[in-house]
Amino acid sequence: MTAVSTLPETVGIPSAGISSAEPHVHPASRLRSILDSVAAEDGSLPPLNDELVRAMRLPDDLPETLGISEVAEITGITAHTLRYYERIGLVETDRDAAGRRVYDRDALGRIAFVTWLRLSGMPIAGVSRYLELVKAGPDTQDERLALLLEQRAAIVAQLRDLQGALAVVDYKITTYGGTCGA
Amino acid sequence: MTAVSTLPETVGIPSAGISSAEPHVHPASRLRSILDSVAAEDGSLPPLNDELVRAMRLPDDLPETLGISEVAEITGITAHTLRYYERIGLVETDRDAAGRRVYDRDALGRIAFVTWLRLSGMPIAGVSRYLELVKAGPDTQDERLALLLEQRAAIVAQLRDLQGALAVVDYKITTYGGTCGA
DNA sequence: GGTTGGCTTCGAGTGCGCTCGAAGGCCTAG
DNA sequence: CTAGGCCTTCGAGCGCACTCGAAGCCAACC
Repeated sequence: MTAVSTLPETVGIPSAGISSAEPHVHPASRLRSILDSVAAEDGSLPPLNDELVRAMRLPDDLPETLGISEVAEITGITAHTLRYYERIGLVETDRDAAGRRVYDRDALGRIAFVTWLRLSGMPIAGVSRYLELVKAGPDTQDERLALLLEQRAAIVAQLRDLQGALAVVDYKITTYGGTCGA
Repeated sequence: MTAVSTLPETVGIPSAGISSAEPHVHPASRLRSILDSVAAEDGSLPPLNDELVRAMRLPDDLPETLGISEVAEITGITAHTLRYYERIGLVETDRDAAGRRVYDRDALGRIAFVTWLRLSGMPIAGVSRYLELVKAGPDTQDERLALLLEQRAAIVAQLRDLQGALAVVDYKITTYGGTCGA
């Protein structure tokens, strides 16, 4: 019955190739490869259980805190974008004595969560709204849950659309293969 | 060995809710419901076969030709956007004596194909490129195939990302459900 | 002590994909 | 004959999510 508020938001780092324009290549990321290895277990990332959540945490041999450029390299999100996210209130960071951003594991986890939401197609405004509800305390849980369910529906719709598109593209590919040999 | 060029590009009309910001609702579309019924057969739109392609063609009781506003209603794409697509060379249309756009089934099919590609995340420039290659003739097939394969990889990557996001969101949802009963 | 390099803020710019509005043409109903 | 409505073109505007650059601070190394 305690405030569930923040929960283990250290969930994992997605591919960060948010714009689907590029062929999803980006500076090789350590966390990404961790995620890959988890996904490879059965190929399709089943509903996240605690074990997977734990598996996706940062490895122990990473430094306790990271600078912005390290986070950028790890996550594939540019430093510019990380600062932008902070400016608009999407993430918060501690600062060192010199005023520089300092990221610990929890911060990295929050960035990961935000990135997953963004990757799922949730607009920044939606992510902001969710995070504000979390900050506002436990009596916003209903609304948070509603938001999550809505986003879940959006994800499912996108999956359906993508599967349709995949079918169309595959149809074209196999047709080309059948007629001109590829 | 004839020019494969255009092929049966009458493949179906997707949801047209391209921007994933909205919860994928749009004016109820007749073609969409056809697609839905096809998809419902086994839930996941398997690789398109000829039967499905035929099933997704326009029903026989639609008028032989359509005006732009009818196409807009059917596809869920606004007339403005249809004109925009034409302006940038993405689709071509016939005109009637008064200069108005006239769409037949093939035109609708081409719009559908374009929409599927757009839905798959291919930028407009990529769709343009593909269509130009098709127009350029059969000796561009290698490049077309390469484009399709590249897009296929992008789709698969997106599917992976979406599944990851779905897992994260589901994890959150079930966690909320477990602690505050939803 | 200087210089290098990475960090800071802030505001402005970019690219994409629409989205809209103005100004006018054509057809049909009253 | 006129009004309404749908169509046309064209150019401009918008919203989103970055993306960049300028100007300056601070720490560390030579």
